[in-house]
Amino acid sequence: MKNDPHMEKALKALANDKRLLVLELLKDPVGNFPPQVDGDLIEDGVCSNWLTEKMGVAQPTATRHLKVLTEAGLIIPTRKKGWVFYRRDEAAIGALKKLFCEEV
Amino acid sequence: MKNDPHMEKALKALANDKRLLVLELLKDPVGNFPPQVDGDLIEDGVCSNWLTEKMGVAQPTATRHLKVLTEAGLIIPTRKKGWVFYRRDEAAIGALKKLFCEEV
DNA sequence: TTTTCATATAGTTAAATTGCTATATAGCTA
DNA sequence: TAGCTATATAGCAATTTAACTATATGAAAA
Repeated sequence: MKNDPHMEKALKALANDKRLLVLELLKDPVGNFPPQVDGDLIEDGVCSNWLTEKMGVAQPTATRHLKVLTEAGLIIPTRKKGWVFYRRDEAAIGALKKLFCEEV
Repeated sequence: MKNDPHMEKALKALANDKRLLVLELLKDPVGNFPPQVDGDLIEDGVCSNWLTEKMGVAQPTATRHLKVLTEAGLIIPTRKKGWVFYRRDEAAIGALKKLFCEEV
C-alpha cells in the first residue's frame, strides 16, 4: 500500500482552494444553491454554472477544475438536457479519508 | 472553519510523492534506517542525508522538500553536532487527519 | 584558528498549474 | 432542419514547482 498513486492524485486535486470550495459547497446543495428545474439538487447534483459563479473564475477555468475533481474520482457528473450537474462521490471520499488516515 | 488556509497548506505539502515517501519512512525510523551515532532515531529523528538518499534527489532539492514539510508543520527538525534530524509531528498529523475528515 | 563537512541559499531551466479569450462541439428546442 | 446555448477545447501568458549545479554559511574537529 506504499506510495499509493491514487491517493497522490486525490491530494493534488484537493490542494487548491477553488476545488476545496466546490467540495464544501456540494456538501449542502439545497442550502447553498437555489432550486433547479432540469436536475434534482440531491440526485443529480449542482449545475456547473452555479459552481462556476461561486468559484469566481471564467467558465473554461471552472470546467477544468471540475474535470480535475472528476478524474480524481471525488465528484460525479450527470448530463441532462444540455446541462452538467455535479455531486460528491461520498463513497470515494470516504474511502480516501480512510486511506489518508492509514497512510499519512 | 470554511476554507481553512492551514489545511490547504498541509495538502499542498502532501501532494507530492517524494514528500509522502518521507512521511512514510519516518513512521518507522528503526526499521527503515541504520543506527545513528549523533542523534537518536526515535527521539531526534532521521538524518537528512539518509532521507535525501531515499528520495533519490540532489541535496538542495531534498532540503527544500524537508523545508516544505517543516513549514506545513508535519515534521520537526532537530539540530545536533552539525546534522539535522527529522521526525514526524504526530500531534500535528493527527490534528490534520481530524480536520481532513471533518472538512473534506 | 583553520579546515572540513553538513546544510542552506542563489541562480537557472523545464514542466506543471492556473488563469484568460476565442472558438468549437453537441444537443435541446423551436 | 436551424438556431441557441451550455460545455469543452485550443491556445496563450503568468506563476509555481521541482530539479539541477555552484557556492555560501556555520558549526564541529583538528
